[in-house]
This record gives sequence, C-alpha cells and structure tokens, in this order.
Amino acid sequence: MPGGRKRPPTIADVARVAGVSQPTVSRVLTGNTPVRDVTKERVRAAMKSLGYRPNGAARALVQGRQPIVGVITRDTALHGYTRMLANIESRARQAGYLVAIVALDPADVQKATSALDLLLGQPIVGVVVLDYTTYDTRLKDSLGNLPVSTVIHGDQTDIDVPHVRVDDRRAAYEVTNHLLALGHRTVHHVAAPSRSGEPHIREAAWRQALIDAGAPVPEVRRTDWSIKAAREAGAALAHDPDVTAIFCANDEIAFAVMRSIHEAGKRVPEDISVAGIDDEPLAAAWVPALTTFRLDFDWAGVAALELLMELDELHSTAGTPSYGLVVRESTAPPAPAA
Amino acid sequence: MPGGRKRPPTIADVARVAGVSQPTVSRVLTGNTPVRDVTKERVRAAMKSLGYRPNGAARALVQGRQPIVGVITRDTALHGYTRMLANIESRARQAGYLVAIVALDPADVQKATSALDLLLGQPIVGVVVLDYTTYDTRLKDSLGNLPVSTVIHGDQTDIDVPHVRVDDRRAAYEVTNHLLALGHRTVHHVAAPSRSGEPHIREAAWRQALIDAGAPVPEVRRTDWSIKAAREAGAALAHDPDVTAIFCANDEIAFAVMRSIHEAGKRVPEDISVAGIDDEPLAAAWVPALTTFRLDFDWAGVAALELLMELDELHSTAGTPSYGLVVRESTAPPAPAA
DNA sequence: CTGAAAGCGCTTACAG
DNA sequence: CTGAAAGCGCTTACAG
Repeated sequence: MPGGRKRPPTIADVARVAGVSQPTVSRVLTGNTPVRDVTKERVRAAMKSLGYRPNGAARALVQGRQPIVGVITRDTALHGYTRMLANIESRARQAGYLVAIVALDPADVQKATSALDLLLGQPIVGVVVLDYTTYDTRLKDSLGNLPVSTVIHGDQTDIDVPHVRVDDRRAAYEVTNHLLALGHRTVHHVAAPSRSGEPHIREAAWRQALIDAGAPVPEVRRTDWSIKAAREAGAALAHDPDVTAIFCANDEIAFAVMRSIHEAGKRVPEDISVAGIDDEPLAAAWVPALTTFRLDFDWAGVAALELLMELDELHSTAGTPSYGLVVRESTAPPAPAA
Repeated sequence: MPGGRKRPPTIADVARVAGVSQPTVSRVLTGNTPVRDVTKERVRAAMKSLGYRPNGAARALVQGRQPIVGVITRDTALHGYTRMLANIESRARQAGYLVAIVALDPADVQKATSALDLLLGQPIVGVVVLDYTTYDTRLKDSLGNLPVSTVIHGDQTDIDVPHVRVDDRRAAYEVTNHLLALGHRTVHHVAAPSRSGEPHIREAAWRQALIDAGAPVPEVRRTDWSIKAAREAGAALAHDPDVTAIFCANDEIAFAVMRSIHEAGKRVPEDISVAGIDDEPLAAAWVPALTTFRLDFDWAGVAALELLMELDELHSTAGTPSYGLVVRESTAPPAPAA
C-alpha cells in the first residue's frame, strides 16, 4: 500500500495514455486554451487512471508566479498571534494565496535559520512578520529584498518596513492610568517575559505611567506567559497587604492572578483590583468580568497581509481597528480602610 | 522603492558577476561539493550584491524533494486545532519540513476547492487532516494517492487512513457519567454546532450515556462555539429549576455557562454542577476550577504528523497521550432540597 | 576543484 | 483546436 519511491506520473505520462500531446494536457489543466470536449474527456480519464497531480514546482518555475505568503509567527499559542494567523490565512486564501508558517523564538532567530531558508526557498510573494522584534538584523539579511510587512507592538516611529500597529504601549499606559484614577496609591504589575534584558513593552509603559503620575514603582513580578507562573506571581502579590491594584500583561495572566487572589481569601475588586490587556472572548465571561484593553488582532492580521499584498494591488477589507479600554467588574476604588 | 516587475536575479546572473560557471554557484549554494575558498568568497559577494535568493521552485523541481507538509485545519480558533497546529509546525520544522495551512469548513469543502488545489500544487510530502469529518469524498478525490493522516474525534473503527484518535466520545461519555454518579437525576447539555444534520459526536455520546443509565434525555441547547451563544444557552438553563447538572461541549462553553449561572443568582456547584471537555490551561484557574476531561491535542498533533512522516522513517517523539477525567470544583452532588 | 551538457515537469508562443 | 520547440532556474552526473 505505501507504494514504491518511483516518481509520480507526469504530464508526459498522461499525454501518452490519452494519446495526445503534452501541451494539450497542459491546456485542459489550465483551461486557458479551448480543447475539444472529446479530447478533454480522454485526458481527464488518463489523469484519473494514473492518479496524476500537477507538479507545483514546475508550474511555479515556468509561470514565475509566487502563490505562497510566508508568516513568521511566535513560538507560542498566545491569543494575539493565533488570531492574527487565522485572519491572515483567511484573507490570503480569498486572494488566492497559500500560507506557510514558521514559528520563531524572537530571542533566537539564529537557531531557526534552516526553517527560514526553507521558507525563503519556496515561491513566496512576501513575508508577514507578526512580531517586529523578531525582525532583527539576522532576519533582515535572510529576507533580502523580499517584500515584508510587520506588526509593531509599541509606539516606535523609525520603522523602515511597511507595518501596522497594535499599540501595546498605549494599552498598558491607559490601563495603569485607569487604576490610578480609581484612587489606588500605586499599581503592581505581573509582567510578560522580557527578552534580551529589555523589559516587555507593556511593562515599560506601565512604569512610565506610574512615573508620569508620580506614583511609586513597585517591584515587578515576571512570568513566562504560563498560567502556572502567573498563579505564583499572583499568590505572592495577593498576600501582600500593600497591594490594591494589579495590572497584568495580558488577560490570561489576569485570570490566573484572580484565581490566586481568591485562594488567598481576598476578593476582586473589593480587596484588589485586577486588569489585563487583549480583551479575549473570555474576559467578559469571567466572574468578575475582566477590565481590560481591547486590542484588535483580527484587524492587525488582515491589515498586515494587505499591506504586503498592496504591491499587487488588492482591495482592502481590513476596516477600522476597534480598540480601547473596556471597564468591567474587576476594577474598583481601593477599600476605604486600606 | 517598490521596484519594478523585472525577474529576480538567477544563478546565471550570479555566475556572470562572480566570473564562474553556473554549477560552481550551485555548489557553494548546496555545499555538496568542495569549492575553493577564494571562489566561494567571490560567489558569496556576487550573491549579496545582486540580492540573490535561490528559486525554490526550480530547486524542488530538479531535486524531486517535497519539503512541505500540508495541514488542513478548521475555520475556527478552537483550542484543539490551535494546539495541534502549533505542535505540528514545531515537529515538522525539526524534521526539516515547512508547514502550509488551509482552513476549511468541513460542511463546505467544495467551496475551498481552489485553496486545496493551490496546496496540492505545492511540493508537499503529504497532508494532515485535523478533522476526519473534513475528509469526505470530495477531499479524498482531490488528494488522490498523496500520503494522508488524520485525527479521529470519535470511536469510528472502519477508517481507511492512517490516523490518531482523540476520543471525544469517551470523554463525553465519562463526563456525563461522572455527573450522573454524583447523584444527579439527569444531565443537561450545551452542545457544539452540528453539521449536516448529524449531532456532534460529544452530543451523541452524552445522549448515549443518559440512555445507558436509564436517565431522561432533556432537550439540547445548541451553540455555534461562540461565547455569546453559550451564555444565552446557559442563561436559559440557569433559570430552569429542573437543571442541576450541565455538561458543556467544551471548556469555553462551560466558562460562559458558569457566568450565566452566576448572573442568574445561582452557584456552581452548589446549585448547578458544570463540566466541560478539553482541559485547557484556564480550566484550573477558573473560580470554581472546572471539572473537565483532558484531551491531549499536543500529542495528537505530533503523532498525526509522525504518522504521515513514517513513510519517510523518522523517529517518534510523540510519547504517550495524557488524558482522562479531571475532577475539580465545579461539580458536586445535587442539593438535598432539589 | 571547475566547466559544458542534460534534464527535472511544466507552460507559452509559434506554427499549422 | 492541436503539435513540435523552447525555456523557466536549478542540480547532477560526466569529464577534465
């Protein structure tokens, strides 16, 4: 059943079996040129009986068409990346492109060189880099003059690539301010992992918001994005009587932190306010419903793809991003006694 | 900046600029044959100055190698599919393959014919179909004699494709039984959307468990996998005094249903027990922690890929799937008064 | 270590 | 409507 290693049937085989010339087979394949119905039938039958499938490599070679869009995503199942990828796939398919993905650890682009080369070896029109921080010198070199678009997660301005923006900085800044405005003396933070020494952008923005407001900057708790680490960080904070408000690097972390607060015998938001970022679908379903900052990854994915494709003049369907602070039940003024 | 439409530089251009023959350029590219260091340098410089990138189509054509694995996934961001995809990508990359994805609505494989053809036109070793129900006659025809592996989500036995199993049927059956064993008179169900008239396999298994136990079979509430629909279904159930136990088609639906119960002024599990399926990371973090059935999608993804690759004799790293009922805080015996 | 030749499977003018 | 020829960009024997 597995069959031997023999080469699959080619257009020449089909032509022979059907008793026609090679170009004729090609014509029924592409449909670009009229072919007599009888002939067409015979060719179709031959293809079927041989189990013929056109060789895409040969096709791509001769046509010079690049039917693949490369997506360089992260090595995680984080909400935002998942969402962007799904939307890119959908939009790309609609535009007649196939999506090939490579997951990269931004801190270790070096390591994935072979995967990258594999991607670049395909007939790709361009590459969408879902995280601008992945787009370092090494990657830039590999990509050469290939069309690229990327997603910026901060407010950097000197970007030399076509990009769309998911403004993490603004999100973190506003959430922190919301908590401060509620009357909290300061806001604690459970941070996303930092890479290469630099703090995550959401952490930097949180710090800035505190400084700008003249609030003390407490020590940061770091996680590795995992629920487990988030719960540990949350537990430590929950037992600290000084903590009245926690800004979490994303919604998932916030969920975990709320659990820890519950386990510590305290209540959200009566004892401690909690807020996140992302507004993932579950945020509104949690008890208490999570105050968070909505980020529009659906939009970002489609927009980034269209930015890449623009070179090929397609119509935009991305619409306008929907984002902003969403105040729900998990944040409130600090308890009077505190 | 966008640059013209002129063909990108080829190996011939590099050869000319470097003052060597075409095969020599190829040699420094592949590294299969020794080349003098000076020559190598000159070639590298020429490649750089021209912005040369090897044409993967030509390479695939001449080598007859198929460096791509196709993955046919679902048109949703459901936990299981996301997980399987991420694991497949990781394992494939490790084995030197690129992953190309096509998201398909199983009820409408017809519609995505062009996307499928695009995929099949690439140099692919084979295709992993993440949902066996997608693998219908139409798809089977398209795939021809291409290697395929799939993931079975029930207990079907007459499968004619290499497959791994994520036993949804057993999961639903056991969860329902768990609730029954707790003393509930019956178990209500918030179901996943059914396609083509047939109920989802988790729903069928739930029904079977009730029948086997001689329990009455209440009317099903259907969702479209969305949190919103789940909350509505949950609200209807929460207000029904006859409802003491709810089995939800997956964890996300369970979260939403718990929210609805909370809003109805009732408590989980004191008034109503709730259980799901999947055991996604947040299940243990919810308050109350969700009783659920753990399904090992990480394993399934890797295993399905390896099944496909086995034809190429790779080593397995999939390990043993970890699954089973996980009893947490959201289920309890019915209230005595009820 | 390097070059000239052949060929991978297909499509596109070019003729009829 | 159909066939014979050329060529897409690369790699692999084959000679030196």
